[in-house]
Amino acid sequence: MKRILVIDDDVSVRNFLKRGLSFEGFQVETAESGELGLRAALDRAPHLMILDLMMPGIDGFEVLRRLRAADVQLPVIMLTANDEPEAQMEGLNTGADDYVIKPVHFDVLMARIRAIERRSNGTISSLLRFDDIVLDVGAFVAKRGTRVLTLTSREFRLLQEFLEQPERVMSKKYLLDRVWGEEFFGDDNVVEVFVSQLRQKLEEQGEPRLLQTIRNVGYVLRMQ
Amino acid sequence: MKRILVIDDDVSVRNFLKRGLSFEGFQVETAESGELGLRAALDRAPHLMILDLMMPGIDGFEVLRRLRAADVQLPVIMLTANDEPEAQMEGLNTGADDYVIKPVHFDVLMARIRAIERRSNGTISSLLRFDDIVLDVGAFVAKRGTRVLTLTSREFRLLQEFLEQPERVMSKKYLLDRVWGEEFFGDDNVVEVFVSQLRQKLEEQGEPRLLQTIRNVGYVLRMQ
DNA sequence: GACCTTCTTCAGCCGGGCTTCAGTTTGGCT
DNA sequence: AGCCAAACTGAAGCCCGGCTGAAGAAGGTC
Repeated sequence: MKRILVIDDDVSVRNFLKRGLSFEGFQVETAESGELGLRAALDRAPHLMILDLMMPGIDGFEVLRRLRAADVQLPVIMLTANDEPEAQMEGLNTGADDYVIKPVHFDVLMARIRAIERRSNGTISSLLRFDDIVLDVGAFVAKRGTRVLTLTSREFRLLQEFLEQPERVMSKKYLLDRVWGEEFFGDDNVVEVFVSQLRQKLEEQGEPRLLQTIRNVGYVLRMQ
Repeated sequence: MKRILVIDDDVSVRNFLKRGLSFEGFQVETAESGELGLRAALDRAPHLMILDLMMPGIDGFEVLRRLRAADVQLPVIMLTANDEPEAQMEGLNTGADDYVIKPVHFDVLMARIRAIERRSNGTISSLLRFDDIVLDVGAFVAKRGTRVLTLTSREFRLLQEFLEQPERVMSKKYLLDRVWGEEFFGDDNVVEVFVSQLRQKLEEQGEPRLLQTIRNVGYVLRMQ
């Protein structure tokens, strides 16, 4: 599931976008200032950022500049007021991939998002890779090397979560939220069970361990 | 750059499509009536036409009829209201290459455009193929090997959806949106019923299964 | 009006996979 | 070493997703 970070100081805009984008199947995080947004972007590695231009403190341009300075390549859609046409130019020159004029019409925004999705993916199906693991999310196919892994939907979804953020330690609680959903109230143990199953399917006959346990913290997808 | 002609009497639809298609890199012309659209089509020779069915004066069917009578072969996507399934049939028989159910979701429309682009560039004939299945969308004929399949319009439409994106998992929700239209509020079970019927017609006497179930995810058209 | 076709809903069955549990193993700390 | 909590994992039960035959609903045709 694609994650979108919305940065806007106006709470009504944040809520409007969060509701709409969640409904469209995205996982939405919000930040109410440039500072918090920048931190969230670096911390959570979203797939797409929607960034308000006019904000007190660090404004949209500055967020974008610092982001690109940190060599973060995620696509950015800038929200601009109607009365600054040349501001749009500047936004695009700073490295925004597109812009939408406020007030935001939701279907216009969605069209922009879809366009960016298509462009960044290139092909229709997006491949996730790590080491010799390949996940074709669109086709629901998982491979290790040439071997096709037969995974259940939960197993697949969990592995996808790891592949979307490799080298990143994820707590069981976090994985429960992402893979099982926030309304799930079962035990952490489910995660352990599924990690165990995944390992068995991933690591046949002495292939090196990829899903590592960090005791008291969580799991990481990492080589060696 | 490809040129697209949009014919619709509703100014908001015209603007919506013009904005989105322009952003996607097309050159867009619009016409607000059948008469003007017909003239524009003959005059400007666009690469693709998007044509509203319901218009005062000369309606979509009539535009299409006169266009074909003038031996103009450009691909046409028809915009239809949801409540006229057999109208869709008529549209396709009159020579429309595809149709999109209103209200138009932009990514649905783009998928259709890409499909038409692929078809017209790839081969001369507008046939969809997968393994030994052949679909002639224009002629409304479906075959498996030499056997002609007698499909209802819904079944045909569903199979078309699979053939346009083989190897791609499609959820029931997605298929409902695409084949039944966005404002259909029935149960997922319809999809199951139609998949079941399609299988029975596709897989007589032990032919290998092509429509595969991915539990908790959806269906795929895939060999083996 | 009777018949036919097509689409949708319903209900019962079936089986897979998700979750839980419990017994075992591992790792860290004193 | 010994102890305790965390993590692992095999197994079992059951819930629910998917399948499908059949009935109901809505038109169309003769």
